[in-house]
Amino acid sequence: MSQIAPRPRTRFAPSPTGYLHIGGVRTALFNWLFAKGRGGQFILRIDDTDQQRNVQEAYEPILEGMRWLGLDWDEGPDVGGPYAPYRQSQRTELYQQAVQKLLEVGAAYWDYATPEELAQEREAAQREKRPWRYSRRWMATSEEQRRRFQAQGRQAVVRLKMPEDGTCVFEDLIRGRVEVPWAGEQDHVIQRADGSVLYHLASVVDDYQMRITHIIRAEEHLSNTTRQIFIAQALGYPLPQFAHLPYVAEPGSRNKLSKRKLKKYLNQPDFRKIYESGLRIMEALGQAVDPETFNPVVIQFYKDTGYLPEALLNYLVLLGWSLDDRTEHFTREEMLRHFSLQRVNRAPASFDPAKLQAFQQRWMQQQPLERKVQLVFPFLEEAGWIPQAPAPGEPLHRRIEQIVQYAGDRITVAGDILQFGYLFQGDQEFPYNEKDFQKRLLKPPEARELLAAFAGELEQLPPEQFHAARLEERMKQFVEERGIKIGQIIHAVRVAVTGQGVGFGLFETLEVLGRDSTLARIRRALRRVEQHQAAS
RNA sequence: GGCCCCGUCGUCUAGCCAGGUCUAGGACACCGGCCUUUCAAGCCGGCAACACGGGUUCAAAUCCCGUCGGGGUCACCA
Repeated sequence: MSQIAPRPRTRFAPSPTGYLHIGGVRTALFNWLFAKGRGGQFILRIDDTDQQRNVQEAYEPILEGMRWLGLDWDEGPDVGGPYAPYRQSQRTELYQQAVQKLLEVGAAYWDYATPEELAQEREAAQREKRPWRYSRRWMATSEEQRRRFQAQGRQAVVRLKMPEDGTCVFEDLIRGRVEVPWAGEQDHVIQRADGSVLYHLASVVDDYQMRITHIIRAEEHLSNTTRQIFIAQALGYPLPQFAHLPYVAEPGSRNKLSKRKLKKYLNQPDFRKIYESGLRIMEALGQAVDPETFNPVVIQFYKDTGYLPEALLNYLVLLGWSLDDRTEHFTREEMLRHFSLQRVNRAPASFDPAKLQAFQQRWMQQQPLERKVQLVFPFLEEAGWIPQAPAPGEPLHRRIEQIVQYAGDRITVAGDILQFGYLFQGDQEFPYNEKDFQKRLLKPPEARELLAAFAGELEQLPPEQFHAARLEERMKQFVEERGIKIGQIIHAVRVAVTGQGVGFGLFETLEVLGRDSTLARIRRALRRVEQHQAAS
């Protein structure tokens, strides 16, 4: 306790083989929280040692996603830093030196086995039901032997020469003491035949050279730790602290969440729900969905449909961590203040789309009106319903503010603004939902006449009195005079002016539309009713 | 299959290390009711868990042993 803890340096090291997914973000978040909450540094590194699998298009979206979430990094490929470069593909020389050293100290060896020979060994072991470990049959023990193998046309990889007995013991900050027998470890390849280096080697070298103090990563790396410790020790590096997070599981199961199982997850009702509401937003935007990114497992889905990064982070921080038995709401600052590795769970946590949705809803409710308005603008622009984001004070700004206010909780994600398209489309253009039209305007025999009569009342109302309170008063009066139920007229008016049966308060809707639009729309609806009646 | 990890309501979790205050708390979801011009929201109420077995102890969700179950990982991927 009296010892001053050094400021931690953590890293998030995605490989650009695909887009950022929920589990990856949770790992990034925990790394960020741990470092930044303790006055340390958070480093972004791109682990792109496998040229074959890298997807060039994935690199920029990863950075974008991190920025959107506000997980800012102190050092990284774009901003540089004292240990640059921060892309493994640009650090090969460093790795080659390390490989050389490992060969020199006898911790690694040149291996000339062909893939076929390896496969044979493996199959033989499997047939005899014994655990397989490479026989080192094509291990070169001298320069002379190397030349001989090369003369046979063989190509060499570099393998780790793992210990054959003893136990690797390390202290995991989350799991406690972990013990793994060395004999169970393979002689992993650290350098390919083409001279490029593999993840384990690169990762250990970089973590050391970048002075990473804490390696916080998902549990699937737990079994990688032993071989990485072996490499680090052979290279004479001090060991960092390890913390292995439980992985994020599928909704309603214990399997690891995977972005490739979208189709399967769509069978899960809550998952399907958020997917489909996202789909409606994309439809309204007239955008084709890219199956690579339009996936609730992938972070971009949330960015594209208008979630709040705060909500996502709040949900994610509780996936495997908790402060106590009741605190659920965390701002960025609160997370930073309270996060600790000691309170990270050991068991995997299932991704629950319904709970994410609940956090989003609560966060959205708390946003000041102006923030919501700002969030909604890009969607309206994208849909082509407004030319550009209006400045405060402009009539259009005022109008959208009004809509957002009246829509209230119906806007859970910013993209939900698009359900109110009828408020932005022309009086003669907005579409009618045929089912609602049928139910509210064609079927009730009195509907046409009542609607026409109410339109007459509205015409009497001077434009400056066309506000919700006054409109409601007028309708109440109208209903009373005629001895009808309010439901007989209100639904008819709603469908007439919006084209659909659902929406926010009717009087507020009329107010937003204004007198001229309201009347024009009612007239259009009346004509439509007459056409239908004439036809039948 | 080998090695490793994990096991509290459907889900996220509190409680476990330092056994009694736990007839196991909170949240989401679900169900019911209220409110209501639609859809939401809101309010009130309800259902629901210590994987199993044995041991230690006056006392076990908590400690020990075993069983079962689930998962991760076993690449010239990261």
